[in-house]
Amino acid sequence: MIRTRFAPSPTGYLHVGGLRTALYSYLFAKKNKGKFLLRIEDTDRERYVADGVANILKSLYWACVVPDEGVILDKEEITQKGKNGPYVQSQRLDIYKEHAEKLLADGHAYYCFCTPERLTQLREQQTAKKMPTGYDGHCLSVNPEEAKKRAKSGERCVVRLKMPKSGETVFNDMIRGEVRFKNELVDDQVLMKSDGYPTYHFAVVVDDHLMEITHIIRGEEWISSVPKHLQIYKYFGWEVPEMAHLPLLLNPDKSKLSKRQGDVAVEDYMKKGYLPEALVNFVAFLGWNPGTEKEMYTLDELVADFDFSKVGKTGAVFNVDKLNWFNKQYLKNLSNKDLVKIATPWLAEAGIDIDNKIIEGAVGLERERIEVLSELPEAIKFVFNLPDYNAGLLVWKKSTADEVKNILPKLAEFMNTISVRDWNKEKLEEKIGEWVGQNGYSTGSVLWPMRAALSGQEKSPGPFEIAEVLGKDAVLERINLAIGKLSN
RNA sequence: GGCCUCAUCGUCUAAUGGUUAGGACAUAUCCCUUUCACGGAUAAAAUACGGGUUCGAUUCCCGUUGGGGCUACCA
Repeated sequence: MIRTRFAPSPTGYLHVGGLRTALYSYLFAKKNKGKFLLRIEDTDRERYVADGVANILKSLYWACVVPDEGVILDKEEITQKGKNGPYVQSQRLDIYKEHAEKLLADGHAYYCFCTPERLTQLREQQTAKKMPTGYDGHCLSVNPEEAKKRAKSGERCVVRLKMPKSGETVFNDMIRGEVRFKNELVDDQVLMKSDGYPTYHFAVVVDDHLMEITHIIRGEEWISSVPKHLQIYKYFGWEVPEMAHLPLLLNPDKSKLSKRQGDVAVEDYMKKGYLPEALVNFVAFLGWNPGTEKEMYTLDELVADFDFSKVGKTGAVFNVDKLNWFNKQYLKNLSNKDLVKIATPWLAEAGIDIDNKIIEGAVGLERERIEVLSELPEAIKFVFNLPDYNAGLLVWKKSTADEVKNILPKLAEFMNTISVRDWNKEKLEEKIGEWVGQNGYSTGSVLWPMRAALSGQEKSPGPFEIAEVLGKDAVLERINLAIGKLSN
């Protein structure tokens, strides 16, 4: 049974790159009828953010990358326990300690009493000499029994991995193929910090093994620490999971996607009014594609078609234009009712009454004109409050003020004869079209002022659509207002 | 600096020895049209460079260049 996991560190928010990693892990597990688990890697107490976990979970739920049953999550609480849970590293300290002691007893790890100052100095010296940096094995010479005593007595120390100084570590990455490292260049990694917490490198191995993870899917930034991890697996005699290191997401200038150059947090996109389906679809295609020309994908369709053999090796620029396009596609497919529902937070915040009887019609007018939901309130404002405008707006570029003055009152008169029963955009278009023809007017000379009078804007939806949404009374009122403006 | 890694239009990518190198986003033009948006059409736009291997290289090998990652008691 395939088991994958997503293991975020609660340092504040879910990065879009993290979303993609979680998504691929989820897709792969789902596709193979396996399990997708979540683990919280909160071993860095200095960077710990109080509601970091809740934030990340919120983003994951929003994106619908929901965990399977048997996972540690229940709503936004970490309550359930999976195999060898809980999957929160700060709650597993005894487990790491126990495993570190085993390594120590077997001579595969050693206590290190070096001060941070000494380590910094060492690194500086190595850098100055243009030597590879790394621990010099200074504490390797301390007698293990004595070291144990010193550690027990409370002397400040860490536990280091005893890395072989010869040979090679070779492994097969699902995306990159064979990768090999010379052992001599691999550092004696700190396994247990002096505060009693494990480092990432130690915890990840212990936990992945205990959680029976079969496939490790994570970002490329981890690939160079794989040899350390493999050595730990070897010392414990554990089976090594398959690994897939995903290419990074990049800024437009090809550097690693950073906050400096745009939004990187999933919640940023949430707040701007991107639909989760759009973000997921877009992010899934950053580094993967089905090999066909289909590019609109639901989560279920992604599950069906996802395959690591089609995941690329190159970093992908996070291209917001393309994301906007995806968002528009999904926006277009929403019913007016659903659009009101999901846009409610933005509408309410802008003071728009979502219970207004024409709200659905109003959002329908702008649905194909906006890219993100946060643009919606501004876009539909004219429906509820006619903006102030100059009479000049009513004159079509190919027409004249006199012509408008002549036509508009007649149009109002004619529209007044149209019954409320026929007040829909199709009938209005038909009837007004006939009227325009009969009177020998040009279409633009009638429709432009009509639209301008109804919207008060240079750019807007078409006049018949607006008229339908507004209703007969409001339409006549707005046209009469325009006539008033012209006579001044 | 060392180690690892990557390289097709501006961007996301398809094509794993034989294609006029395909699609999408973005851009431009045109059509539709009262404006905007939608929709439709068209255009411009790529195999980083240099060597091999081969009848033939985007594709395989080597090198160069360039990018990225790692090089913490952070993940």
